[in-house]
Amino acid sequence: MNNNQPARLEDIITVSIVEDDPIIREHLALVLNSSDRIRCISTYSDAETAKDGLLADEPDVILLDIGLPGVSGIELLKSIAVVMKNTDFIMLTVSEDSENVFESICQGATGYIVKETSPEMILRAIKEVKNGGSPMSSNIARMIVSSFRQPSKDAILTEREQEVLQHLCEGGSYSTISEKLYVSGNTVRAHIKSIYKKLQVHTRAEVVKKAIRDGLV
Amino acid sequence: MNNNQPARLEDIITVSIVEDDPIIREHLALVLNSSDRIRCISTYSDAETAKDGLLADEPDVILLDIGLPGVSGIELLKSIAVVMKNTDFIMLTVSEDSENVFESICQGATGYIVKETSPEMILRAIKEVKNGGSPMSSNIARMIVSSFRQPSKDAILTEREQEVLQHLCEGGSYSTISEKLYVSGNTVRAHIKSIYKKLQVHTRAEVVKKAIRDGLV
DNA sequence: CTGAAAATCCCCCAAATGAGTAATTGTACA
DNA sequence: TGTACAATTACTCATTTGGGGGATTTTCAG
Repeated sequence: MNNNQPARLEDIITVSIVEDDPIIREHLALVLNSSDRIRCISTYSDAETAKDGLLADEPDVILLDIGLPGVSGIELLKSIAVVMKNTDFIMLTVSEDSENVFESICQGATGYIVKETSPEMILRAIKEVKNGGSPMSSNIARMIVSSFRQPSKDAILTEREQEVLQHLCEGGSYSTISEKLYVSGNTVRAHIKSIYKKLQVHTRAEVVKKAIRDGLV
Repeated sequence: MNNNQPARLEDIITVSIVEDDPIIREHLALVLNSSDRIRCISTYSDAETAKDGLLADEPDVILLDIGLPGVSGIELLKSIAVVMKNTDFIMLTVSEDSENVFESICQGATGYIVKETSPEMILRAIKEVKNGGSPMSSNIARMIVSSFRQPSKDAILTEREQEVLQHLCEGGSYSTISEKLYVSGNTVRAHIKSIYKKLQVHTRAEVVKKAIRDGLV
């Protein structure tokens, strides 16, 4: 502590860290405790032991490494986020990989910061999270924003296929889609077959899932 | 200009402003031009006249007020965002109203800042946008993040139904699901029928879409 | 103990689906 | 000019799906 005037108890934000790299873990803990508003109450090096600990600790915020060996951070998040209603999760990551960003957010992460983030920013992120914000880099925000829009992805689908895919995700059948696009049902079938082939799926359910997850729609 | 060393032409970010309040509009223009990396090339006070002008100006970035009288900023955005592929849109707003945030983002806005934002932050936002980021306050980011895991309101699926839903979203068929859950295919069918009824859907595609969008999985 | 809800199972049947194969047209590109 | 591919249409055929019933156990709160 580098401060002689500790904050009031109710103002202190308790934080737990789950990070396998001991160097980073200890460094983070030091950074956190350098602020009198924040207190690192526990650290874990793997998801298995972290799970029970975190449920008992009930920290205000959990800094959770995505790339944990064994059970990943996202899986841990998935298993405890639903029950820990009063805890905010900030994911730690090395890269701004879109795959993980969406997965985490869908599972309940609130913030998303890269490990190289400066100490000041990390402290800020924690405060922001408790203040109702979602700290994240401008680039990550853009990924999310982009997902709200249509195309973008490396979908090698043709325009027509895109249209069909759209309707597919709306739950349209061969016949309804063919009516909307003014083509025969057989044509729609052909397009769907092509889409399945390109996206490597075999059913409606799979195609919808993939389309949504990959931001194709 | 308060700088004697202008940046190289290709580095300059051209910006247009659409804002009805003359005070704010002129102030923004001044702020923008205080940076040698940014140049405000045009300003508009209403959506109608702005539309044609912006298409001709082809600015790199457009600062667009949401609350324009008459045709709103969002409507203007809607009508020109699709054609102006090389332009980024930053919405200006007084309040962080969630309604508008989503509407704007869905229509193609990249950034979102409140009008009280400091001059430095506005300049930064513009640079970030051209740098592939999505500048926005932490609070706005949270709104967006939250939308990914919607309040799964009335979806009161039983545990078993949840499991079935999970497999449904993985593209499982009656038979494969029944194998995984060690029950008969008929049971799976019964559960699925129940799920469809509760979620008000009738096909695999719809159920997957709803499950993912509502964060049920 | 009792009743409601959940979970399990079964049957029938029409419609939809996925996969395979094939043909025609038009356009872009080398 | 010929190849490549998108878009269109068509045809089979085995399976899956969705909707309609109804029945039996298990579970759990009151």
